[in-house]
Amino acid sequence: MARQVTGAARRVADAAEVLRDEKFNARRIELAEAALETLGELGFARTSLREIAQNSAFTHGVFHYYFSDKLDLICCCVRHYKAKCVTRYDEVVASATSRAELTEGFLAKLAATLQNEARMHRLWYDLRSQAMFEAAFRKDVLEIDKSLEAMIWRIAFRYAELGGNRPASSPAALYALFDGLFQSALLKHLAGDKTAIAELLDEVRRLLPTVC
Amino acid sequence: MARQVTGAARRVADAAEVLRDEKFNARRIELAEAALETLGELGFARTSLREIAQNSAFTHGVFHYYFSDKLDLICCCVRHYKAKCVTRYDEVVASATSRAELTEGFLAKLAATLQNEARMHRLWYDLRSQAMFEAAFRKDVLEIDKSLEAMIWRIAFRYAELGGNRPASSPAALYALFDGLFQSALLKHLAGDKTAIAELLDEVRRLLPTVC
DNA sequence: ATTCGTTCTTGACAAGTGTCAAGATTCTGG
DNA sequence: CCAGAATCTTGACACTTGTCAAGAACGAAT
Repeated sequence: MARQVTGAARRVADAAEVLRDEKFNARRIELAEAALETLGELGFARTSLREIAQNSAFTHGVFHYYFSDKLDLICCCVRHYKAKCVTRYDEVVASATSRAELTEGFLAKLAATLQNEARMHRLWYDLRSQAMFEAAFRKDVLEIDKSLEAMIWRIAFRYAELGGNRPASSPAALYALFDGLFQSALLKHLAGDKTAIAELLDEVRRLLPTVC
Repeated sequence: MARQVTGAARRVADAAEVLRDEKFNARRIELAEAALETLGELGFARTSLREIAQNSAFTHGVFHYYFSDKLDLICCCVRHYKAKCVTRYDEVVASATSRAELTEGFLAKLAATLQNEARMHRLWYDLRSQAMFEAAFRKDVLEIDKSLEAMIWRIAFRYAELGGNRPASSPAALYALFDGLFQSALLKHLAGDKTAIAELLDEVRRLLPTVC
């Protein structure tokens, strides 16, 4: 009986701890989301914890309470953001019933992303570059890169499938291609090039049938 | 006659000024070269003028004397470095007399670059990302990107030519593809992945005949 | 050799940085 | 309602940052 009681007590305690952890984690994500605003605006190099705090509803101490240090915060930010990213095209892939439909859905989302989420994406490229210097970023960045590659692969595979064949290139090459094009278009777009988005769409439209 | 004298004096003065300018510029490049050491080691975000000075034979004041500010210095650095970069494959392109020869020459240089100049290239990717935030970098970065695209195009065009046809993709797409692959391989290489270089070479070897 | 302009050194300044700790506040279980 | 834990605020710390100015060292032309 004593065992049962302790068992039950343990279970209650565990449940409480899990709840606390969940709450803790939810708060971390709230903070990360606030931090992303400033990071997307200024970039990694120019963003300080105080700046993040001032542009948010939180004080700078809270960030130190929830994150062991600056790198911890930023890792959490990028992980959280890209978790949403990698599902961006899933609905299009799932619902498309023809190559044309998939193409148009993909291109539309691509254009919208470039238009509306330029700041978040430049942050991603920033952090991926930082990972080349800062070992603490590498694990997360490599993981995210992999899942982005998989995302592109799902699109390409479905596109090929809808034409009754298989993609002509490897997942790595396809990701490199689209990522490179996107990165270049993003830079041009941010530099004020009004034709950057349209040119990207043209290029992708031309490319899809030849690589998939 | 008075006109001739002033004309001659003007010419002498001009020559002196040109000489001073050349000397001034040579010094700037010396300093930029020293700065590149530290920048390649630490990245843009973590590099300060003092750190640069300490890792070099110069004092931090000299940098302020030759550069109007930090951005000016770093612009000069990246411009100087990439000026050398864009000619890297020219000799291979000029001397190759067959597709196999061009392929092997290209791959060898690619591997050597990744192996020996990883630090400089991660700096390039870092600064290209910074350009998405910092307008002052954009002009130089876009220009360099263009010349790198042209460099890749020269290789691809020659490769196609040696097979008696034309590249199958646009310059932009080819650059995006190779740049994306290189960037990914660089990150993996820096993360300690011993197979990253070999995998890049395999991928490129496979790709060349299909895209050119 | 003296003078003058160029080049460089040194030290200082104000602003901003990450980090932390002491205490205020809020929440929660008993 | 209350004690103790969790959460948050505030202010301080040691340090680094870019910038600059005063003057030293140097070189070349007179």
